[in-house]
Amino acid sequence: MTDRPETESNDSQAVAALRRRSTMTEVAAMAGVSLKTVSRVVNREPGVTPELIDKVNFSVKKLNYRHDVTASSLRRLGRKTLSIGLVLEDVANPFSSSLHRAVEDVAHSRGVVVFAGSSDENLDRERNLVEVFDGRHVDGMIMITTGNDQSYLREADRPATPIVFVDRPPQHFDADSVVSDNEAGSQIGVEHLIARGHRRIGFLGDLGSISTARSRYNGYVEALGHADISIDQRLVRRDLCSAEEAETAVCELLELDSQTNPVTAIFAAQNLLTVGALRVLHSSGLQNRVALLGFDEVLLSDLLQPGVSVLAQDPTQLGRRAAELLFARLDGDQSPTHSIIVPTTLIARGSGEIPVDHCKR
Amino acid sequence: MTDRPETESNDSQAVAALRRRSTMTEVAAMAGVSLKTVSRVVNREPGVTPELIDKVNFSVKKLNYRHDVTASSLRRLGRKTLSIGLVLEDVANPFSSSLHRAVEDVAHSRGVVVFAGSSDENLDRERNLVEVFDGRHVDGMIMITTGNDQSYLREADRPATPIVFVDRPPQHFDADSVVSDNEAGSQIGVEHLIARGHRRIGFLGDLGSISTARSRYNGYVEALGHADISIDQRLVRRDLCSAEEAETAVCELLELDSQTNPVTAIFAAQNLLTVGALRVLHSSGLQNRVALLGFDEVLLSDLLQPGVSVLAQDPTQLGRRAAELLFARLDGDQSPTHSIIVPTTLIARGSGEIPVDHCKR
DNA sequence: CAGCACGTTGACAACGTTGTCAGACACTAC
DNA sequence: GTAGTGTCTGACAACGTTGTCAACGTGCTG
Repeated sequence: MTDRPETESNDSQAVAALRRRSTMTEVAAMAGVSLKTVSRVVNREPGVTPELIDKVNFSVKKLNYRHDVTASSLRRLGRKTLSIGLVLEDVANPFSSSLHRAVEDVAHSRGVVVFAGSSDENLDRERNLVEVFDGRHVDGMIMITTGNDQSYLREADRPATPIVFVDRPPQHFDADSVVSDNEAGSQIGVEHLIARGHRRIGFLGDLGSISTARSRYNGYVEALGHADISIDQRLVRRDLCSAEEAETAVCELLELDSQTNPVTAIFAAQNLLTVGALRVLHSSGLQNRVALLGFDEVLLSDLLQPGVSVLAQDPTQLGRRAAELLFARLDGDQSPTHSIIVPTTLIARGSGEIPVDHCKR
Repeated sequence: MTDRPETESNDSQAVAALRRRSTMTEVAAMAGVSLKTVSRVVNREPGVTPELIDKVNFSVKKLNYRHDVTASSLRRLGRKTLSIGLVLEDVANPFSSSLHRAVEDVAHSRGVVVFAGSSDENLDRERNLVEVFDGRHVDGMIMITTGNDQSYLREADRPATPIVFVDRPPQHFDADSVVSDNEAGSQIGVEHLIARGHRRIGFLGDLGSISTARSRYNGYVEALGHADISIDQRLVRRDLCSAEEAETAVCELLELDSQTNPVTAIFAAQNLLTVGALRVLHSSGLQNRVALLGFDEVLLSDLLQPGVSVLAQDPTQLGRRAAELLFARLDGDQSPTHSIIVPTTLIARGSGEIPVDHCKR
């Protein structure tokens, strides 16, 4: 980057390359004080004469001095780096990215930066991200964890970085968590369908290794149980990883006993699965003949005909609360582990309110 | 965090707190070699006896030594921190977050971590993010810039960190960029509408300060010009910042000369504006009476009735190319500035293909 | 067998900052 | 006038690592 070709602006980059950023030592020399005094002024430590503060600040401006957080955190007590790590399932997933934004906002207000990474529901990637973040001395981490055993976080080699779990609670590891009201939400959703007369309700679920997927299934089971509807395992499709897999599953569900005792409603326990179900229902013209209720919001779902009823989660709330918990720990809060549950909201838009007697096909 | 209450697992966190991470010095002591030799082994520098390498590696494992990237980069020549900064408009925006993911993938494959931040189209926030990233010695930055003057990046106090601009080219600042084919894409889109007989085509545009918004407007003007359609400024609604503002604008457009010479098509030059237009058209039942073409993809747009025709951008491609350019610079590429243009794709789904004679209302 | 080159190792300073502590100085109290 | 107290300042080591260079041992050449 040192000497690019000779256009005017490239030239200016070359100059920039030669330009070393100035250090406290240089500021000290210019202000005629010691290095330590500059440090004190820069860190706003008390007990420096106003006159010296002015001198130092003048030199700081003159030399365009920038504080070096990296070097500073090396010696600083407690090694605070003013950075946190965020392990998401996928930074591009709307749920994850809304949560990310909420975390960013809280962190930003405290001058803390956020490293974000995608685990892709892959435990190795998750562990790798944790290692990378540890290696950079993040002050804490917030994670949407994969798999069902977080005890590896307790390994001997890990620093004592606090971790807050969000969306999914940790297992075999004690730490703060902020999760949606998965089981109760699902139960309410399925009861909503039952109240419209549905008794043949298909279930679409994410990977069984994900605890939220299990909770949502439990809610489904619970609701059916309360209504004395026995569970037909043929209606239960779990371990679906993508919209495509959901499409196939829905096609199969719709075939099932279609003459005698067809499926009249579908509960999709994750947003991608809802999308898959929507595609099949719309392409086969059944969108007004089969009820559909989704867990988690789906973009534009209000514009579809019928609108898509969902149990909306609140990713912003989840992220904000998680970040607040983490910063409380960083500020020294030593109270017992918190488990915060954020309620879900049933949003009726039409698809979940189709009564069973509209379902003749 | 040092001594939490006395449940079993809290205890283990307490132990973790006492546990200092081991250093090279400790590894050296245990292996009976010098600090420098450990450094050589850890960094895979050549010229260490296999026997010593084994000894060191053994101690590294035994003590669970973790390399400290922060301290390492302090002394290391060139100060590489293996981190890059990413300035987005909003990490939660689908376009930004897809781009983010693509950058992450390239960075991850090189062992580099990504700081991401949201500027909210606010120049102060953007400058603040740049400052923060600079203060952490990121090796480089990728940014979706706000405003129309990036010359501040050339200021005397900035280090020579390479920057790659994505989505929007820089102004008054020479640097690599990767942008969509905004003007040509828009022109193709508007011509697509003209080919269906439309001559009264409304334009919805983002903030005029955003260069892509201007380019897309230019494409609109160009297409109308080629078809000898004069521009009616009443049909042009720019500086719209949200779906809500777009809704208002569309309502007004639909009122315009509605008896004599109504608007028959709308070109929405940004995804949120497309969403706003969709809401109005669907709620007023005009979705099959007014053609609509959007710039940038909108989720689930294929399921709507009619499907939403768009000029799709490729945020993954944009992010990937930008990251590759940045890493090439970091690897020492000193060739002149690159300006990469990524093509857009017209996806016809129905809304953009409504012919003008279906537009009686 | 001296002289040299080479390959390997370690002592030490350095990166930019903060923690510790002692010194300088002014002031008060006896 | 001396001791004691307090405030402000700076010298120095330290954080965990890498760059530099000198020292060492070995094997080869003349």
